[in-house]
Amino acid sequence: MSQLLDNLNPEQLAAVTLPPQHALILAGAGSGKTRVLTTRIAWLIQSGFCSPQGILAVTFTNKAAKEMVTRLSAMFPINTRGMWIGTFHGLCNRFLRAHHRDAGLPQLFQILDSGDQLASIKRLLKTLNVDDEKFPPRELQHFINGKKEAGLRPAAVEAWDDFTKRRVELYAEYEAQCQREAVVDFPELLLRSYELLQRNEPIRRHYQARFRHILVDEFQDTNVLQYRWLSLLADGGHEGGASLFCVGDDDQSIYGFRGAEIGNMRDFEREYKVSSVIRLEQNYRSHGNILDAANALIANNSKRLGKSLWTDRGAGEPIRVYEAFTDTDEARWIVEEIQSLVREGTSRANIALLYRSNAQSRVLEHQLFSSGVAYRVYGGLRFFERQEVKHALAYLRLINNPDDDTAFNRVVNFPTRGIGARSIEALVDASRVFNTPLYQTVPHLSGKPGTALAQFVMLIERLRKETASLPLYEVVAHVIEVSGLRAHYQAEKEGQERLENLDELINAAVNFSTEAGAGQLPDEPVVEMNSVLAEFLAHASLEAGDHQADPGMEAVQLMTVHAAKGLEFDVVFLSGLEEGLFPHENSAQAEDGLEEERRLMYVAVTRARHRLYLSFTQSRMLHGQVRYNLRSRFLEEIPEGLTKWLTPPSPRRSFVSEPSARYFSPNSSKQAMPSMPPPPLLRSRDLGGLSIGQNVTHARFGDGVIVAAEGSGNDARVQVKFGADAGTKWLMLAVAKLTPVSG
DNA sequence: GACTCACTTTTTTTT
DNA sequence: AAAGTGAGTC
Repeated sequence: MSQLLDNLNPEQLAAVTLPPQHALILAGAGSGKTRVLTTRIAWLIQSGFCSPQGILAVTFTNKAAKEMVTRLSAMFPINTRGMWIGTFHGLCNRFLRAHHRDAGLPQLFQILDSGDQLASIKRLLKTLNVDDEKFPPRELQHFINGKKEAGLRPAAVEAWDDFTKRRVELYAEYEAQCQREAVVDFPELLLRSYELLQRNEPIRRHYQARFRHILVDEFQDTNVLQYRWLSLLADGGHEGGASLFCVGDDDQSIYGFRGAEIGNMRDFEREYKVSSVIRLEQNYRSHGNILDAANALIANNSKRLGKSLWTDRGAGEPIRVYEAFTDTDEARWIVEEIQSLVREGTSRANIALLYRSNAQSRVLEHQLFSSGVAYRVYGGLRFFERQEVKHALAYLRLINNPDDDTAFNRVVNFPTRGIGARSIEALVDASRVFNTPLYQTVPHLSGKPGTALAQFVMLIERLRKETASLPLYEVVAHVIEVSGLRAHYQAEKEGQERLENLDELINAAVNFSTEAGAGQLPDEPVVEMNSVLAEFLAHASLEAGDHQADPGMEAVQLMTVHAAKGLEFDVVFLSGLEEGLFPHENSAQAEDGLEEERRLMYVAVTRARHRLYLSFTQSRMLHGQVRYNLRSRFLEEIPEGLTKWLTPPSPRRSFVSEPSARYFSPNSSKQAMPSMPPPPLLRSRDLGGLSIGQNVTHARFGDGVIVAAEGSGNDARVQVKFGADAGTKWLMLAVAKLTPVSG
């Protein structure tokens, strides 16, 4: 026991050894948050406050959950099996499987990931003949998920205008479709669990009595529904209910876009009369300069609970800043820098390359690849989201649950087997008439048994029979063969990598089989044979990417800033510090958008232990166009004394044309997200005396600035950004009369 | 019905 | 840049 608490600082010790009660721990970046959580669990059990069965620990990522289990098992010999440790979605899945009947679901219900959900919504709009221009599927998806995350079923949504009314109807139709097809989307996992707990008293009582201590990681990222779910389990803080131990950092809340509600922290404090708020402010990760930069940055946010990190490690190295001409130059410089770091003995695995959006990884990867530097990309196109893997999974899903129309549509004609749009249309019509899922509708169709559709059904039936008694990995392998997927990709020129991914899927099934069953709890129904497949499919949906994570590998780590949360590295490169990119221009529309971007920047900066590089470029290829961005305002927010410019510090160029984005600000002091005229020093094209960045005037559109050019000679076109009225236009040089203006 | 090619649209972050 | 859409051809 004493060993357990060794080396904790006074605040950590206080948090770990709080007597059973509600507590809020404000844990800054690198302050030993995970350590406090795991030690707290160990301490509770060893002190006899609670048995392992009484522990419920929730995290947001599978990575964090695994980490917690690993650390716990290392800490003491007791088995972690009895505890519920997992992500919100993972735990809700487990809960719904155990009580599927009460939840109104078949036992083998399937989980839709975001992509599946979008496909499902598109299909719904099509069958209902809804104009998808008026109701864009993505927007509808966002609407539905937003309502679910607020705990609202269609009937509970207030709709005053026709547009919203119609969207609510579509929400209801979508629900009906999901129920018909026995599928559940991400927010539905939570909402169902919540509703079941709420309306079913025996079940609620059971879990309320069971869980004595509920521990929540990254509490600042919980949404309204998750908070209410926790409240139900903890019996709302009533006498006899579980103790809620919430660990979070309001400065690291970066998931507002998916409904995270920082307000939960304040609500929790108030509703649970939390008397013990403990701040962990000592940082064990980074050197002083890095922390000072982080503190200075985040101080620009207005809505904070207040907290300031400190370290006793000394200032360390200055933060290095680099300005490049182009994104390619930036990438080249980063790779050169990495190579010299590696020569000096830094392990590649301790170097991270962070960026705001996945699209930025391409240039970096290209440069790393051609320089022969081993690297690993996290996120982006995740393994289980690759099309070949999704196809294979769709076959498996049909075996598991033929009513899954999303899966049906995905592979009914893949590989192609002569079932075209017309056949599908007829089938969809019939399915509406008979009110049956597509698969069950096939026999109803004017029935020559030899039709392609009937053959497809026979294929699935055959697969189900043949695989009924096989172990999971053989099921997967068999399906990949018999469905024709392997043959199809073998015939494809670029199919090699896809074939490897299919093999990788079989591999994943092998590993899954050996691990399966390990999480069984004594008080849960025995899992039947066929549900191993269901479990595997749920795993594929819930754990889209972690599968390929190989952190031990001696490779440079590439990932988005979001994906880097919770991780730390000796050396961090943060690239693309440009207005429009970071802060991202799309964030301007969201209320609090800029503050969330700044928190994201804060997360990025605090990932670094010893050395931090910040870089930006004058021009960048984005969405197939060269863009010229002003360097990020976040760079300006770092005090000068902490940085060292590797390129001559340049003045932050002022912008000429209209600001491209404005941030919402309650104080009406609106800030502009400007774009800048391109620097004249870039290699120029022959544009008949004009150059990128030049100010010009046009007889009709007025004054503007050339922002891009393509073609040459008679085909030469330039893109000119005019004032607010005219906007940005492509003009043929041979046609348009552009006069250079000095300025 | 399958396939190709040109055209248009999108264009953040993720369980 | 990449993905999705639509028209035209075999």
